[in-house]
Amino acid sequence: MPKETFNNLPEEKKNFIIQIAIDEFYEYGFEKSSISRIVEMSGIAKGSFYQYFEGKEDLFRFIMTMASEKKLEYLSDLMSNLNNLDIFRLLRALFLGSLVFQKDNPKLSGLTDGFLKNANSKLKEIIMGDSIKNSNLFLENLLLQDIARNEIRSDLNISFTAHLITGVAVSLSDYMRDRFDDMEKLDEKMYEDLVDESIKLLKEGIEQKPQTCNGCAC
Amino acid sequence: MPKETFNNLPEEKKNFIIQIAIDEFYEYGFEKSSISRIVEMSGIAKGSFYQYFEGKEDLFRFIMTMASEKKLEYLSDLMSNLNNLDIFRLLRALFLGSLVFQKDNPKLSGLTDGFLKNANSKLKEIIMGDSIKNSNLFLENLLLQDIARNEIRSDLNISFTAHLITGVAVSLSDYMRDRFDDMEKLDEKMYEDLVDESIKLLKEGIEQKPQTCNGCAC
Amino acid sequence: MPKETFNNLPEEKKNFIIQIAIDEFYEYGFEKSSISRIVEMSGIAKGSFYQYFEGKEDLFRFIMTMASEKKLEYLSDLMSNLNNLDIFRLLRALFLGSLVFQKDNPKLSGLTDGFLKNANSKLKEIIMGDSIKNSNLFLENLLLQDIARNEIRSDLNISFTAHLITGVAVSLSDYMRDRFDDMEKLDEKMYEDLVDESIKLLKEGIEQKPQTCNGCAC
Amino acid sequence: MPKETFNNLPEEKKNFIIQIAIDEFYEYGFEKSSISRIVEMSGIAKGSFYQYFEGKEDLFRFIMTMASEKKLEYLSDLMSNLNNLDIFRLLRALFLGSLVFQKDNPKLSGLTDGFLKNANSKLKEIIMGDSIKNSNLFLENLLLQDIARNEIRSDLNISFTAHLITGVAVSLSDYMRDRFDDMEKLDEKMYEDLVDESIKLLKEGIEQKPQTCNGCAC
DNA sequence: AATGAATGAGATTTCATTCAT
DNA sequence: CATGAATGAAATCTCATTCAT
Repeated sequence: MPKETFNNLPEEKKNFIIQIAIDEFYEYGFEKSSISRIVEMSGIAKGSFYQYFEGKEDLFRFIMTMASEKKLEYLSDLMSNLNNLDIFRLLRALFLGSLVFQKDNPKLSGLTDGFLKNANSKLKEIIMGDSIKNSNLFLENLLLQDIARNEIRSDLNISFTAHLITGVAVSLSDYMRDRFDDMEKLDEKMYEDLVDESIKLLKEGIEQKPQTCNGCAC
Repeated sequence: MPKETFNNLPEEKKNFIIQIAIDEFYEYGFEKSSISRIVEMSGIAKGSFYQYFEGKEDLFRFIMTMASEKKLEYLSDLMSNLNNLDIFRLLRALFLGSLVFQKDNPKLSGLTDGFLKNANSKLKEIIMGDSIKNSNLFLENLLLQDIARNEIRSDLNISFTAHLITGVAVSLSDYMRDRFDDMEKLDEKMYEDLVDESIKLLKEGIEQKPQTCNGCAC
Repeated sequence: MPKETFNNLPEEKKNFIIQIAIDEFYEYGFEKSSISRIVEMSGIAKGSFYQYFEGKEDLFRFIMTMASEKKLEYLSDLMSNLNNLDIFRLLRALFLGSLVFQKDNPKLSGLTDGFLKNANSKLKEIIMGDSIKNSNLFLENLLLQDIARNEIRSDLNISFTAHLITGVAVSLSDYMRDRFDDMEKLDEKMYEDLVDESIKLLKEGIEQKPQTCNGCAC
Repeated sequence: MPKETFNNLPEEKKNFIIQIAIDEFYEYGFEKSSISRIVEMSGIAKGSFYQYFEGKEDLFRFIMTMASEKKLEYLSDLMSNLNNLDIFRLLRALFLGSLVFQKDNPKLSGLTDGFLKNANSKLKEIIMGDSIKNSNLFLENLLLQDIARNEIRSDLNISFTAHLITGVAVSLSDYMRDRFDDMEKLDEKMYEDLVDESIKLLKEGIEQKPQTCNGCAC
């Protein structure tokens, strides 16, 4: 984590450095990104950088943690209003929140998503620690609760289903990122539609169901 | 792509070099993997390497292409027998085939998956070229065909649904990789179950459907 | 030499800083020792350090000078009582005094000895100035005086012999330091024996002398 | 130790690099000496240096080992002719040999001596390993043998006396180095005298012995 | 075709010292 | 007087690539 010296910096300068770092990591990934470039772009001295951070990894860890926290903040605000919703409404809110976050913080969002998906990164475990496990646990608990409520199928493999739901969420983010370089152009309607589509897939699947006896007398 | 000199090598030597390269890329990722290490492990001279390949990127592109082709081979053998199946049976066969491929080529499979998921890589577009688009096009065509056959919902956003299906497939692979370091230990029953679960999710969703009028007279 | 500001500090703080500096120089030597570490351990600000001392070299010179003075103090107390002793008794007292000093100030003593022995150090001359020359002059005068008294051989190369005596003294210190990490454990008997052995070597050499005519009438 | 690549270099180039390195280490000591300076002076590329050596420590270790071996060669040539001499004649030959070596290799000699005397160097043990212990063992065995032959005093503390003898040898070297910047100017007579003086000190001490009954009848 | 030494730009990091507050 | 952020030169080391043999 950054040293005290970094926290003591004027907010403006701090944010500037952070933004430069996000850009660098987003552009080049962790390995290829360069502290030299970061300090040059930031207009700070190399020595100063090392008075702010332990090193490259420290900076990266900080950026990733900050991203997670920022996202969590986004989502937990949402979720505070959403107790006792069924899982589909909850997921809808979470997916929507994620996309809003993504729209507001496109590089940061891309950075964390990309990092999380990079299966080979030795750093993943070190840096993200238990946050992934926790996220999966959260989903698993939701699933269990809704099974108890008889709202979802009881024959589900819980851990696997949680994993698939995460996969769908990530796919949704990817799709947005791929389609729209400039997220500004997106109107809310468009991504609400995609979220609804994702939720519907999770809820009902894509099969054309046989006509259920509607309007009959049974 | 490799130079003529590489193709002229004895098959055995070629395969040895390829295997070393796969190991290296799997272990370290593209950026951190080292040509020096590869030539040392391979027992070939540095100069020789540059007579076989243009450079690191060329080697990587070659490995990735080879992986795609190998996987496609696997799958197209399957698919030649599967005309006119509905999309769920087809996907089931494809998913199953993918897992078998993954079991037989764990590093190669992990390598391609990981690379595909790394959204920020400048190399992705250059190296994978149209193969992703093609894969999506294939799925989209399947979806269109089954909508026509009235087998799946007609209100789907085709391109997005194709994207989500790919996401589910990737999640399935991930889940297997995470759970089972040594894929050898997996018996077919286990991954058949997971495949079926994935297909069921795609088909029916996870919702507990209301009792359809069973045994009634309608 | 330290600036006025350092002298104005409370004695306690001064001694604390000095102790930290001795530890640092003893542990890492001059080149590798770090002002950053010293100020951190001392709990003073970097800027303060540079208000106390000109820089690293100034601090080092100060510590070394202080060490010499402290040692000289030790020894001159001894020597005030030792006028008109022959050189061997005098050296015995000096060697013994040095070892006591070494026992009481192990790091300080190791620091000065080590520094003096480091022949290549550009700093040696600058920092120790004439103190080595003076020490040699003192010995040379002793030798001259005892030659006059007919107590030692008259065929000695004075300056070289003085140098060798210093060498023996240093060897004695080394031997103690090497053998006994924790000087506390040494009882006085042990180092008195070593001192006597050193003095005897200087006095008589190590040769087995032929029996001198004892009890005969010549 | 240097890599194969260094050994494969033309002898001339190898020696040139070695000489540059000796100069650098002699001038600046291990810590302050700079690989950058060495490669610049040598006219080789930085990368080349790291293809020849593992790093700075590797180079230093190599130089020190080489120095020891070279000196040992010098001395063992001498010693092959000196079996069964008493310890004083043997030491005389060794001291004389060391000075000749020192005259022919002033920097190399100064480098090893200085390094050996630097008590604080963490590297000392790592780099010189058992060679110091072995040298002391050699002396101790000589002493034991000559005690058995009744040629030296039997009341000596063997290990301490060996240590003192080494100290005298080192003092001798120092004295030469200090006095004569340009060792070329030394004629053999001068250092033979100093060696003899050192040996005499070890043998007889510096005391003026009482007249032994000469020519009397006892 | 094979070899492997040579290259040098670029990476991260350290640290004594300065200086504005 | 105290503070500690700013500085930037210099350090060690890496590595893909070239090229003469």
